[in-house]
Amino acid sequence: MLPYPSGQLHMGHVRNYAIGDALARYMWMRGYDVLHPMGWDSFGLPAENAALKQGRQPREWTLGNIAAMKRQFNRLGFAFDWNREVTTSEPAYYRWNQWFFLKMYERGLAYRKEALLNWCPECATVLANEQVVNGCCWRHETTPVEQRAMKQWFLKITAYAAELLDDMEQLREGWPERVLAMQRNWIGQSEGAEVDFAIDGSTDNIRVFTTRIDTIYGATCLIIAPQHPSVAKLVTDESERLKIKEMIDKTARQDPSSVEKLGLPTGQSAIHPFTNAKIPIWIGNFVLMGYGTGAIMAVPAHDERDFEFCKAHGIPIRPVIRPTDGALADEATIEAPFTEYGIVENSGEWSGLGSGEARKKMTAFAQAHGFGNESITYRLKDWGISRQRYWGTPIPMIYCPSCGLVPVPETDLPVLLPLDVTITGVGQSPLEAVASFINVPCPVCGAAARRESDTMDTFIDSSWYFYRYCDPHNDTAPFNSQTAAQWFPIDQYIGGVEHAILHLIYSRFWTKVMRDIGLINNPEPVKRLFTQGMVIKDGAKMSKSLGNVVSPDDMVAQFGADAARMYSLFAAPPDRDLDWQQEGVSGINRFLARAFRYVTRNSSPEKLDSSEVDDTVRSEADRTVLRKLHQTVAKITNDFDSRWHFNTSIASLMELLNELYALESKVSGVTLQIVSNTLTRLLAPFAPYTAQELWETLGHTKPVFRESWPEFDPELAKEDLAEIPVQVNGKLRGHLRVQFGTAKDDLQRLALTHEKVQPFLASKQIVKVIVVPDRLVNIVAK
RNA sequence: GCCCGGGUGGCGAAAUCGGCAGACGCAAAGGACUUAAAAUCCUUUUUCGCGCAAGCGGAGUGCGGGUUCAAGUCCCGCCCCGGGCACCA
Repeated sequence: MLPYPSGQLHMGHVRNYAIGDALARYMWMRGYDVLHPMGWDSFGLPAENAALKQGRQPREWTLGNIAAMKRQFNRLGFAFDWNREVTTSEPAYYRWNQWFFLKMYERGLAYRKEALLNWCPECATVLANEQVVNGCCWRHETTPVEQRAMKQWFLKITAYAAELLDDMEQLREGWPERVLAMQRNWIGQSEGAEVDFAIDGSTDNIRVFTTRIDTIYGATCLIIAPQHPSVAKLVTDESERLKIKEMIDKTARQDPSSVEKLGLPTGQSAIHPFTNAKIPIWIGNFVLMGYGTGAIMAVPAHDERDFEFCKAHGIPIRPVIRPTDGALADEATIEAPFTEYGIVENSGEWSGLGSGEARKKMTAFAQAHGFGNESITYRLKDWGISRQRYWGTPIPMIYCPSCGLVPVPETDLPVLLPLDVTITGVGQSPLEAVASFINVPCPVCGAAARRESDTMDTFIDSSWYFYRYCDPHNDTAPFNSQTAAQWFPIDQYIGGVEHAILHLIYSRFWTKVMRDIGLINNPEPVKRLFTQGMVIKDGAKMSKSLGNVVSPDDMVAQFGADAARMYSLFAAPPDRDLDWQQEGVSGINRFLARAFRYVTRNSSPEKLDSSEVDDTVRSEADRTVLRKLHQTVAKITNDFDSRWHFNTSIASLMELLNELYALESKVSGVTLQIVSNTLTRLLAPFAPYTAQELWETLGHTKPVFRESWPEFDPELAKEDLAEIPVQVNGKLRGHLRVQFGTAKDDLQRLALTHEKVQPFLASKQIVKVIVVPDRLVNIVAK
């Protein structure tokens, strides 16, 4: 299960776990061995500072919070195994997080560098790219992130970019297309070439990345990002440098969705590698240092942004691609760039080639002459995992003045958080101030050294908790490989779509790293993924600021856990957003009460023992009730096995109960007993408390979810007669009630003579009669 | 701009493979029980026209076309809503 209860449990969690719990209980009743973990995070990062400000010790607070969460989940009746459940704040979990970190450090997958990072002033910590939503922190949706240059620890997720992309092929069957699309988008592979442009009068090059090397003869200038390392050499004048700094500041201050295109000429030129022509080098704020090489060749005739930039700065426009069925644009009159593939023109020996072929040949040419090569660029960036906060796994590194960066020896793990912190409330990790934590001897030379004070992003905890769940008490390894091999990959994962490019990409990465370390064999963690819709109220996502939050505790107090969770399954199919309607819950509540009364009043010994009726000779009412019962079993079993539309499963239970009420007085004791037993078991995945109580009322002692799921009998479920609609020209005119399997000819004859059909056939010519046995008759008449 | 979803009664929704549109629930109205209310039980409820009535007929799944005996469902072209990405070279 995906979402991480962070401090407060909300209806989204209830819905998520209601789906998973129904499924787990169903699978148990079908006799499967099911591990049913709940995803734990680190309990309330947003509330952490608040708790500390109240003077509570963080660990004490966290343990209290965990206990409170467990009570909430127990009240809701989710069948989690608390014995196995992994708490990511346990020393053992810290230890293995740190162990993984050191393994990655050994392999060069963990490294430290200075970079411009996203800083959330509210959290007082940096964020990974994935954790920035619309320019704001993912936890504080209205707090814009700031940019800060800091030295940070990164995990080299980009080393797995190609594999993360390619292996999505294996997930096509089991994962929702939109999640795959989002990941594909996020990884952002683009295939092209890198090409060197020599700086005129220098031995240095500027390397550009392009996906359209076929347009290179149309390159009329080079544009580099204001942060590009060559800027220092190209621009020496102080006042010009100041302008560039201004440009960076101005760009950073603007709304990222509509940044004004700014440009500055460097006064220097580059040599076009294909034509040897001199083209000017510009600095442009729309060129991103973080993507490709941070420099581009501008081809205004064939790129929107280049066109806009060159028009604004009076740079020539040189068309070199014409549409396959059209003419080359004219330099003087061109009004818009032609950005599609076409035929290459005005490009020396490559003129006349198609774009695709030109790309291949020109790349090969560049490679052969040593000024370029094929290149694949990704949008995905390395995962910045340093956090300047108390809560989280300490990064196990030590800074020694003489030895430099020294990993904490494995035998010294885990590095635990100190308990005696004071909260500064300002932008530095609270751990910085704890001398007993920070000051350590160097493990190599013994000199006085400093411990890293950053802690790990808590998404690390969630990247592998499900593996630990298989073997939670292992103290020699993160988990036993054989045990994990029995359970992995996960058959079914359930969670919110909001984790599509966060948790779900991190845990795929982590799995691949663990495979390379030799812990596991599976390249992917999850075979099938189900993303449930959001819980919405009054047309908006539930949130405190809108005041439209429904508290699960209030729901439990008012209607009980069963009604609350069952409503979250009934109001909409689980993959769609759910519009929470408070009055709707009372409908479920009524249903549960009706079911409860029906079973209890019919479970008295006298009722159940009055079974003089022979099981084989049943009344009409008995047969009707049993038919509905078996149809319901078939329906719900099918919903569980194929599509999880629990809203229709629950609707069919309601239909069944309506029928039972209608025929209650006419049904024999034996049938009542069968019906009560079956109904109670059908209820068990959705309403476990009610079902358990009824199950005991019916005289059973085993927990109901350890009983077997009811079998359905197709013979009993079958209707006696088929009701076949008769249409004339596609319009419904009447029904036939006939035996199943009635022959086509007979159906046609009956339909044509049907009294309600006749009037519509009078004075008409019968053209054709469509007969689908057991389904429908359609008479075509003119 | 690109990529995913979605659009069906007063509301949440159902129709699983092209075959009776609106199951189930909410809300509403009426009735039974009750001194009364709540709770419970029963009935009605897509819409328009005709009818005292049982009923009869027409229209109807965002819009416009198309395929088909038959379209909420398939195809083509649009509109609207939600989500994701977005100077990504």
